[in-house]
Amino acid sequence: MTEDARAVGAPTLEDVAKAAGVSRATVSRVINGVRNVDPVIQAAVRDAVAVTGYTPNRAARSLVTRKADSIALVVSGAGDDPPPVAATAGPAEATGSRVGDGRSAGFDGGVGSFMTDVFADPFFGRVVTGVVNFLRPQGIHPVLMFAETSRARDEVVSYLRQGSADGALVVSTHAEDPLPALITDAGLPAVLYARPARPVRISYVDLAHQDGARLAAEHLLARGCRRIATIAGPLDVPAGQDRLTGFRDTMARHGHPYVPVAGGEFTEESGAAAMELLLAEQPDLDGVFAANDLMAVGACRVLRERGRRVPDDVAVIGFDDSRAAASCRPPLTTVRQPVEDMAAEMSRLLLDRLSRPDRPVTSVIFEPTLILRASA
Amino acid sequence: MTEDARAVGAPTLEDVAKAAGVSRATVSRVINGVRNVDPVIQAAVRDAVAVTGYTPNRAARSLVTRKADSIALVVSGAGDDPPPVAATAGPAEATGSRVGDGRSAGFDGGVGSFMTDVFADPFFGRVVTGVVNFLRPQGIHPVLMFAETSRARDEVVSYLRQGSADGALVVSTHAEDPLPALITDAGLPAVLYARPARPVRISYVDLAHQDGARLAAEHLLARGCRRIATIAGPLDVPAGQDRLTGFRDTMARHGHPYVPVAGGEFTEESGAAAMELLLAEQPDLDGVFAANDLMAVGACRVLRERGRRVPDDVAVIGFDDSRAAASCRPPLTTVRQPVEDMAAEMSRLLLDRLSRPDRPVTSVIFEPTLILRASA
DNA sequence: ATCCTGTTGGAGAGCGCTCTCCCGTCAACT
DNA sequence: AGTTGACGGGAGAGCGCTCTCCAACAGGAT
Repeated sequence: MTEDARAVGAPTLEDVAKAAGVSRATVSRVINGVRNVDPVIQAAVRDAVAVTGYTPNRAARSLVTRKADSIALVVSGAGDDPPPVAATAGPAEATGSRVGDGRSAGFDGGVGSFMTDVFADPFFGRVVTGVVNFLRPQGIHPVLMFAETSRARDEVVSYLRQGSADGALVVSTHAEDPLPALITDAGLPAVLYARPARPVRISYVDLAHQDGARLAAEHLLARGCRRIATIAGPLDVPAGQDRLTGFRDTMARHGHPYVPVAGGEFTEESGAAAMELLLAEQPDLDGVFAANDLMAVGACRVLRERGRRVPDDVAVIGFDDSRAAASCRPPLTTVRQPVEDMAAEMSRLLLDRLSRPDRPVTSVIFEPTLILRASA
Repeated sequence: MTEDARAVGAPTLEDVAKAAGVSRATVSRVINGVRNVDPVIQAAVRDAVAVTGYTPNRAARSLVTRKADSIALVVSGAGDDPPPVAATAGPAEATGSRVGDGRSAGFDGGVGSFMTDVFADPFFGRVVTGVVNFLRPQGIHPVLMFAETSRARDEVVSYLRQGSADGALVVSTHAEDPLPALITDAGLPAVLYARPARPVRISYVDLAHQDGARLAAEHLLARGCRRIATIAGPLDVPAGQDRLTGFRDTMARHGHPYVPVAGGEFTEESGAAAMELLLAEQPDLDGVFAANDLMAVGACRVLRERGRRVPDDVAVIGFDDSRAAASCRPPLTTVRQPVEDMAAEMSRLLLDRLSRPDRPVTSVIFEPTLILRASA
């Protein structure tokens, strides 16, 4: 009776060992493919595994291997939340009194506009695709976390410190994101998408944004455009800054020291608004470089509404080569950012780091390419 | 030396106990808030925790509590992959010989078009938002999984069986998805978004799609539209079917036994194509109900291109109240599906089920509401 | 024959935690 | 005073796994 009661649960290594007539250690060896095991015994073990329907228990394995075989995919924002209640907390308080499993009640979570915004940008889906495609073959599935408030950031750190995940892939939506520093300060492994605004000793993957902008400028010039403007992204994020700088520099080098600029926020709406501004300033412009595809789409819409044909009257180049670029009309000529590849590389860097923690921190910069479609 | 070597790792309960001068059990009690503990000792323990920087080890806790404190968020597709090598495998083979941790090499993962498609639909981001907003306050973070091939489905089941997650939230993109049945067959807890095409004993949340369609029909009729057509979604998924049925029934009840129908695939492109078809069949139509917002947006575009004003010449109603509905021009009148709330409810159902597995399987049906904007 | 070396299986000690016992203490009853 | 029970703390037994030892035994070289 007592025996049977225990047998109710999932089969364990012990059960398999008994069924196969070998020791627990041997079964473990067969399953993990470590050391030589007699082929006959190996077959017996595999049979026993099949018969019992055994599945290794992840928690038990993690406990001894000290790895979770899991990584966190963190979408991080700047986060401006109310200051802590006790502004002048003592050192004991600051040392890290957050304990338990984070099941504390009363965490509201907000209206979720941060998450909604994140998913509205096609960029994030590409990152997930790249990460999952790389990680899945290794049997690893990302844990999705959002870190838009300081509380949420603490939870991310806490989650990693508990060993719930072995490391983090961090995608920041804002510059000045404090999360990367928090993570490295805690000595936890992580890789970022995009170079942090403030230098941190941490791996990242990034794109040579300036080169991409150069490609765009050269193409517009080669096409014969002479009255060229640009719609910039937010300048507090390196990508936005670099794309503008790269574009301006190239234009200057080709004898166009002045380029009209309107600022956008990487959204279609802001791109449309920026286009209106540019048209007002220079009604006869014949070329536009938008710092991302969404803004380019907005720009195209406004151009069409104002009676300009794209590309006949105005050539438009976007950036990213997102899905929108291919599906909008006319299809967008754009600078390709291989997000999926970059996300996969980010995962690779993290896994590398996990298997050899002594290795130096390395980053990888990808080169953009120009994708020619109809808009320019 | 040996002592120091052990002390290198993260502090354990034992360390905290030593620092506080109590037993391991007492520290555990304080941390988990179980049973009464003398306030003085409690304070001592909390101090010790702060001093040592203790964080509970998740794996160790999971091992004994037998729960992972984690749930899987699975995006599942129909999945048509090559049949298994041995079509007539023996029973031993079928019993479940998949073992190990899934780290088997050679899993290609495909081009990831499935994932790309998933994220292209704004629906998924809303689900994630709802799930995360509900789960995060409980200290739970979803593990993101895709199950578009039979191999991936096996991995999901295997993942749950290993105890890596306590249950699954399943969002199917196709009807006839075999995953729900696989999960329930394995006796694993799960909750679906949307009623499965084939009945399965499993909880789900869903929308009263027919009621939503009725709302749309009644509004178009009340508005004075008399030549009304509809763009249906895929009819193999219940949502698509129900929206069409509900619309037709209501129209019939109001004296419109025939309603022109064009089929779409819930994408903007397919909505546009369907609109072309409808215009060809009935050039003077004055009202259109599209089974989702994306198709409505495509329809609006075509109508505009064909010289019809929305809503003056043709009233258009969408479905879902996705972000696109509010941001397109004109803003779309639409039937709201409270995806975030539904996703949160789905999470609640799962957590309920986990805490009381004996409870009967329950589902929740949400009522849609009509959101009035400019398009109808 | 003896020794060495290489190979393969088993025994058993944990990993860090929870939780059931059990025991000592003290207040409130007979 | 004796008994009862509630309460709060400690001891220790695992949870299911990995991995280090160690033992057993094979096959050569001496």
